[in-house]
Amino acid sequence: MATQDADIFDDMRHRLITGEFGYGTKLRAEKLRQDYNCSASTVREVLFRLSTVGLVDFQEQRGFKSPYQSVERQHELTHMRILLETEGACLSIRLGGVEWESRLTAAHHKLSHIETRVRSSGDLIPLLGLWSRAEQEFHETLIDACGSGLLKRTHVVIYEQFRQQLVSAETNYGYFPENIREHQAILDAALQRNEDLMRVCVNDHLARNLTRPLPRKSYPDAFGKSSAI
Amino acid sequence: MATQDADIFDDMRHRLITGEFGYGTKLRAEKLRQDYNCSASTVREVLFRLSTVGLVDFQEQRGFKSPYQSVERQHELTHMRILLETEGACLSIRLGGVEWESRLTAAHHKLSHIETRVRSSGDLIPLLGLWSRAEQEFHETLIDACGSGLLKRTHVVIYEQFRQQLVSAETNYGYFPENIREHQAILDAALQRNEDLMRVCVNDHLARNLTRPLPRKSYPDAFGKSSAI
DNA sequence: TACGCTCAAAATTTCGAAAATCAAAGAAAA
DNA sequence: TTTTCTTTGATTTTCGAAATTTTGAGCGTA
Repeated sequence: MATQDADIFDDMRHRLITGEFGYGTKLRAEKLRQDYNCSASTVREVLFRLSTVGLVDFQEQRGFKSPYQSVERQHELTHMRILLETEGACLSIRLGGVEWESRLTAAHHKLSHIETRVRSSGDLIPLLGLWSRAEQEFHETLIDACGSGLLKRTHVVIYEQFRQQLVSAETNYGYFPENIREHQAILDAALQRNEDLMRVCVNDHLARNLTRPLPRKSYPDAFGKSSAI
Repeated sequence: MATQDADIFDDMRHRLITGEFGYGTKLRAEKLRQDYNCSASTVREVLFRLSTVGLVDFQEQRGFKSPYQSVERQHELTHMRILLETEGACLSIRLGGVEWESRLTAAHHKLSHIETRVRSSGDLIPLLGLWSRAEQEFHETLIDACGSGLLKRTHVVIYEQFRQQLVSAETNYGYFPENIREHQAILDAALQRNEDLMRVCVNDHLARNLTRPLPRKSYPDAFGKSSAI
């Protein structure tokens, strides 16, 4: 049986990612202790762990908070996702076999099905949970054959913070109608094993979350080719 | 005054990075409790935190270990460093001003001084502590003007695990005579603000730690230009 | 010898409270 | 009125021990 610690950790992570606590809300140890009917140290332990994966802010002698939402933060997380996912996807193209293609196709099919339902109903909310899981699954499968467990673990950490930053109505939960076309384009690039195209597709897909463009090269490339970022 | 927790965390991190515990050694809570004359929970808290930054391995109901050394792990860490440092250095070139150039030059000067002493004496060991700090300082300054706190924090986490993997005589502590020339080349690329050259220099410098090459593109680039990785 | 079982020792997880620290409200001084 | 100091209440940090789980040695059986 799993340890209590681990259960509380998972549950708290889920609550944080789905935005149950508002941005910048203080996480009172006493309140959580009651929620889970456990001791103070257990709560503290869990909150510490969550703080090192960026889902909780910790300040010495001042306790724990759910992180603030900020354009700055969204920008940095998006940038990092682009960096990790383009790299991971391109490596998967180089290293992954037909088995990887197959899993990616399956993940895309599931996601595509949900996004089509969202489009026809025009309302994301009732499908938000399903969609979130499918979206994460698709993006994780995309980089799954990259050959680096470290890259994949790092990506999960960044992805979850990214999701946490976007779980409010104002930011549209990170959902856009263009997703359908863009996810399809990413799948196509994977099946064509075209790395340059993949970089462009992933970049376009994620850059939608930016309010200002990423910095471009400070001088023109000798070949006029756009850089990866 | 800093909290006891934080002090122990910093000290343990230092001990782990400098390889005081052997690879794969069990970290006994009771032993550490005595070392620091504190309670078991405090030790546990610290070890949990260290485990989420990869300096300690944690297994449910089985406690904490110093991580194993493996070629696989070194490979993945090197790969990740290349990814983060090329990106960070190129962004610094785009965004950093003369103030950044100046700090990088200063960091290089300090590092260069130490590496010259190592070369003439032929013995790294007495200067290992100094060199390590200077090396880290140089590489962190390199990406310091990248504009993303997230990228910098992620890099520190990766860098420290990388260092931890190399702190034994067999791996030469990650030191090579070629360092002098390579660090100089990186500085030059920065001052020339040449991003393509920077990618090549950083790549060459770090790839030295690899026992097998990184996967190349699966088909020739249209322009015959080598990719970032 | 090999395999499985039981039981005790060792280690980990969880607890609840004491000690230390911070924050807010109110009193005193400028 | 504004500023500084003090007290009190709330929160965080640290502790040491109880409860739980794993480890491994010893024993019996195929």
